[in-house]
Amino acid sequence: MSPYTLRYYEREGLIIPQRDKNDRRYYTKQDIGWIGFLLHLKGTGMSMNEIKKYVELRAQGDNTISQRKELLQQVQTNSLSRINEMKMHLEVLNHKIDWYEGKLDHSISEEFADYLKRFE
Amino acid sequence: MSPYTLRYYEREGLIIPQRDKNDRRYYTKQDIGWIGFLLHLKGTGMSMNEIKKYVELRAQGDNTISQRKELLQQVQTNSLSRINEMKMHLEVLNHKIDWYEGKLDHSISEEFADYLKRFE
DNA sequence: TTATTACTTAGAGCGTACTCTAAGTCAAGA
DNA sequence: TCTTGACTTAGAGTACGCTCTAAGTAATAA
Repeated sequence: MSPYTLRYYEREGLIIPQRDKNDRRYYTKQDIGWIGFLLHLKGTGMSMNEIKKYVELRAQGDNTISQRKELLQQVQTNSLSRINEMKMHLEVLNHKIDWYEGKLDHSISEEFADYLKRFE
Repeated sequence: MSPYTLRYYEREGLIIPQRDKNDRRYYTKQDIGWIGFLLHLKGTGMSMNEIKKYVELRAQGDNTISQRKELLQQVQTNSLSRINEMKMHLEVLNHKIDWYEGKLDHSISEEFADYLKRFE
């Protein structure tokens, strides 16, 4: 993670690092843990806006826990769908690669265009 | 897929639709099949630049087949890595959701911060 | 014949998530 | 004391993938 990204996240209100007596930033273990968690959220495909929403809810305290949970569950559902979509698209890619193998082997192979029709 | 996107792909050289006598576009079954395949490529996470590269190779004929196959294999590898990454990030999300369940149940639960340390 | 409608083009604009620049401050080493 | 270097800020710029606008043309309906 670049310092640029760190500043950007800070500007967006996702992180609030500590400051020393000279007003310079330092990151506590908690700060770093929190940033790590943000990266996990990002990694699931959560957008900046969703993360901001989550951070706002968090700032409002314990009575937003169920909302936060719902938000994360939504993200979880979306993420799983995206994974499944990618897997489906990968299957076509796999088939195309196999088809290239066939072409390279000069063996008989179903026309790829015909195969593709199965996905329409 | 919006007509805007279709024009965009055309400008980028990914598709070359047919034209009628009045110079208006029409898409043959092959065109549509090709667009469908492009969407599968996109769906695996392939970037416009990678797709353009692929299209260029394709335009050069059969002696680029092994290069095209290698390109797709690279995309396949990247896509699988991304899926696995997402799964890992999802595990953390799942745990956080479970932790919220715990909080909501007022039952004892490991501090999430402690759990997160396991990923550092 | 005129008006409407559906297309055409080039090019500008947008949303997202960064990434970088420029100008300034300030503590520490030579 | 000077200078170096590491930080600070606000704001501009970039890459990607679209998305939209404006101005023009041309076939069809009234």
